[in-house]
Amino acid sequence: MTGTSFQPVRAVRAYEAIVEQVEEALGNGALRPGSRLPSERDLMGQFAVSRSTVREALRVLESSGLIRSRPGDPRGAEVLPFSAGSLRKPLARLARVQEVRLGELVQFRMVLEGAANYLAAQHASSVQLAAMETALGRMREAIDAGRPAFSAADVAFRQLVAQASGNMMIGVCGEVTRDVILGLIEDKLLRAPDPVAVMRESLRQHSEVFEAIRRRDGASAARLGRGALYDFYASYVPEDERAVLASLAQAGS
Amino acid sequence: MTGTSFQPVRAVRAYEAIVEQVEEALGNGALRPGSRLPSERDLMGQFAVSRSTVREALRVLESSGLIRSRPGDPRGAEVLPFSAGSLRKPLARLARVQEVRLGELVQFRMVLEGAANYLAAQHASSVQLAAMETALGRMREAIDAGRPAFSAADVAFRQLVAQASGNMMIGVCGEVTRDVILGLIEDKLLRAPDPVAVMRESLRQHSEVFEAIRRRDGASAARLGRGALYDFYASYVPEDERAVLASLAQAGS
DNA sequence: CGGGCACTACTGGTCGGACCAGTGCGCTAG
DNA sequence: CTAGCGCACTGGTCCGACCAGTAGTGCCCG
Repeated sequence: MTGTSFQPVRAVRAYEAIVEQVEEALGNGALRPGSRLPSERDLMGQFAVSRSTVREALRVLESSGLIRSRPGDPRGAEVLPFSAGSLRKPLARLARVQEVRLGELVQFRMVLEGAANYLAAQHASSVQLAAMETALGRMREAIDAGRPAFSAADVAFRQLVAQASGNMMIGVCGEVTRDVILGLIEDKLLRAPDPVAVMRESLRQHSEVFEAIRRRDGASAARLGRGALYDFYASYVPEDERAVLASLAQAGS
Repeated sequence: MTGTSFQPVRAVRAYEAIVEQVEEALGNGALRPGSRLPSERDLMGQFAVSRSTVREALRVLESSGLIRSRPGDPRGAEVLPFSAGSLRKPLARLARVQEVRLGELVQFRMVLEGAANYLAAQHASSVQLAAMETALGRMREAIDAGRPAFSAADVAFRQLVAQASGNMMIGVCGEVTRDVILGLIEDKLLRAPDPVAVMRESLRQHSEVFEAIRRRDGASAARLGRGALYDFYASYVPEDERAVLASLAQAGS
């Protein structure tokens, strides 16, 4: 009979068990951001292991962005608030080795941002709409201040939209993907022709998206958002992948 | 003048420098998947540090999914192939944070799976379509074998769709989100009424999705996929969030 | 009495050496 | 030529030590 199915046992190393215990405490709220871990010498007592083992566990937790430890601080390692940065590193690594193609990332972002725009059109409150309008104004002013300033204003607008969508997952994933894409093409971006014209066009498209959101037209907001991304990134995507993105940009979906 | 802008110096710890060197070698191809790292005792010589330091670096690399070391293997730690699985842990952590509500996760998954279905309808090859049909048949057989078997067949079908979509990011994020959602409601899922009826209904909806993909009707495939998720999860979502999901399920978007 | 400063008791970072269970490879015996 | 054994070496863990640095204490001086 196949009744009792045995689980494959994995030899769990001591430091892994510590990592799991801490992650568990962190997941169920027993350990909150801002609180402190005991010192390494305390922990080696609590876990009944050597300091080397405790330290290996702490290094893993630190590399995951869960804690931070500074030498000399008698209060122990600090539990950090969650940050999207922990997603960025592995994603950037995948993209760098071309395990994930640029076209794929752009497509992913079109999906996410389209959805964010759609949801924002449905749920944005009046104060959120007002904030978006202000951000749009900031973008207009930032055109004269050069690309870095404009880019910052652009991010601010997008964050407002993501916030208004009411879905943090979409916002965070989109943000991370954006950073990775920019990292892949930043060199080419620097010698783009006529940056002012690009910024003006970008502003115009953002305005269109905003108008669609304001009149609660989710479908248009989604399509316009995807289209804007396509226009901006298409020239950096290999030609044979472009058609796929173009059809997604105009899709009713 | 603002000419020379100083970079904030971060006191880099020895093990961090090692991690960076290895990541660098891994990024520029000097270290390829399948190759081996020198033994820890060799590395402590090459980097001129103690074994503890080498080991802390290796633990970080291992927790990032870049290498794997087994005790006793004289060939040293193995360099792993890059896998999207390295996104799973941080993404799951993000989803487990308190501020992410169940409704948000379901919504996120509706967006992702809708997009996957849409893209699969556009790009699925004939062999991929055949594979989906086979998987659908497996689901039908699995109904009698109980929920675990059915669930496995269900996952297999979804993976085929994700693969056909040509976008790994969408597939991985959807998969991870699925796991997190199931983790949140698994207790309630166990005492669901009439599981056979639920499985039959699920199978019917999958068939509809498949038919839409086969006739290249992306919009329908997306909508059907979202609808199926809504039907399955709605009862577990707080009532006041349900309307939001319902409107997304039926959206033309 | 208040504020600045040295002191101290810790912290984390690194080192070196030690032991153990386990692995893979080469050598040997059949 | 092969089957099996032994050995050299692996990673996992432990111990004890030293160093530079921090934060809080309490003293001393103004």
